[in-house]
Amino acid sequence: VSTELPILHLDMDSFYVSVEVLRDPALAGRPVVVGGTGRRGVVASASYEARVFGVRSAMPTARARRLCPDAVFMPGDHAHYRQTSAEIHRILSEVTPLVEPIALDEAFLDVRGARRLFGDGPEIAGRLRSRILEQTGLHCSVGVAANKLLAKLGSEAAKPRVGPGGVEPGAGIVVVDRDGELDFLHRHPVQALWGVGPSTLRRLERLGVRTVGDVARLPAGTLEAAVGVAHGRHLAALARGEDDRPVEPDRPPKSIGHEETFPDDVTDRRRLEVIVVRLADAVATRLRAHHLTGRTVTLKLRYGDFRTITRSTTVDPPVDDAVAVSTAARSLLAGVDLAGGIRLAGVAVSRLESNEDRQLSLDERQSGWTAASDAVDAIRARFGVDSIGPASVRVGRHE
DNA sequence: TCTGGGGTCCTACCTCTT
DNA sequence: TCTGAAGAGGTAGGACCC
Repeated sequence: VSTELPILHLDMDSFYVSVEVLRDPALAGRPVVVGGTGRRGVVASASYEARVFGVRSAMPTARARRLCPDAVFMPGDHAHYRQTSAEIHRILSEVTPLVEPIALDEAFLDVRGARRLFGDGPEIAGRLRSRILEQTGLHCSVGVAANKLLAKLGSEAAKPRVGPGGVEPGAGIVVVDRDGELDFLHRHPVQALWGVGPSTLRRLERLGVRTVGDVARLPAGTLEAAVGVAHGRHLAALARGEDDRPVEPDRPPKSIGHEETFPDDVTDRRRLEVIVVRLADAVATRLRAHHLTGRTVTLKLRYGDFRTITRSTTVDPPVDDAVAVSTAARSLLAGVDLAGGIRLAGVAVSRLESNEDRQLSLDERQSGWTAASDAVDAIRARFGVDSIGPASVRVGRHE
């Protein structure tokens, strides 16, 4: 094994489903699907037994049901997955503080400083896999490489696969050696590159580009004309195996939001207002939990035909209480046409800043909402999130 | 046969200020 | 006072990620 492979990408295998199987061992070996179980839900995680039938994550649940009617469909329990994820994070932190969580089931590690204690990248990968299995009963795949891109592709390559004969176990760990980097990278389809989604893929396909190797051979001008200068340069670098993004632990959030898709399109303005107040309350609660305030409030609406609009406004002083967030969101709502029906509504707050060291302005001290919000948080901490809420939402419940 | 919910980042365009 | 350039900040939308 050559030197300088300090980046690990660790990815739990069908995380949500595997956690459910741990809770109910009778599910083991069966097709299991975790995701939205309503009419408009999508698959969040599918067991390999379900993937044999063609079920994939992000697929509408309705389609998954047709593909695999005998699967067990579950709504999922995010609070519990978060707990398990925290446990895994603790295990990772024993090796290095340089852990960057990407999602509940995924993280990058920079083990440069841990090698004296724990060995080289591949050794640490093996150690982490067995520690996680021992302590949580869960399997994961790990990629070890010189940078994030290659480590990520490594963990992907290490995963179990669905073949013609059923589920084939994966290698568990794939080490991308410096000598074999470009060989390994260039074999991948372009979609494997960070930043190539459906739209960029279409443009690249028009140029006859199918693999990462094809991107690497493309003249810079051609690529930049097709996808834009900044994006083109970025893709070209990635296709050469160059990725200098550092592993960043503790990245502060840039926005906090809540959104909800309705079982049926909503056309009634009054009903939508009630929903927006409820979303705003949820966002404000999380802002306070993180000791954050925000300067921009954004309302997001998706029409029945999937057209999506956003409307945002700047608020001063920065806000973290339900009244202020919902007042801003409702005034944005007042300015939009609801004809055509709304299938999704969302409220988000961005341009966040910590409120711990902020001086309260005179306005805020006089408003009294700070004290009210504190009281709401205290009541919820004792009696549960549903114990108290905005009056319009609670009235709405009994309609 | 339809398309979740949590986000980040980038770009285009507009308005305001200098 | 008019006009234009340049930069900053705000807003909207799109693409992408898991």
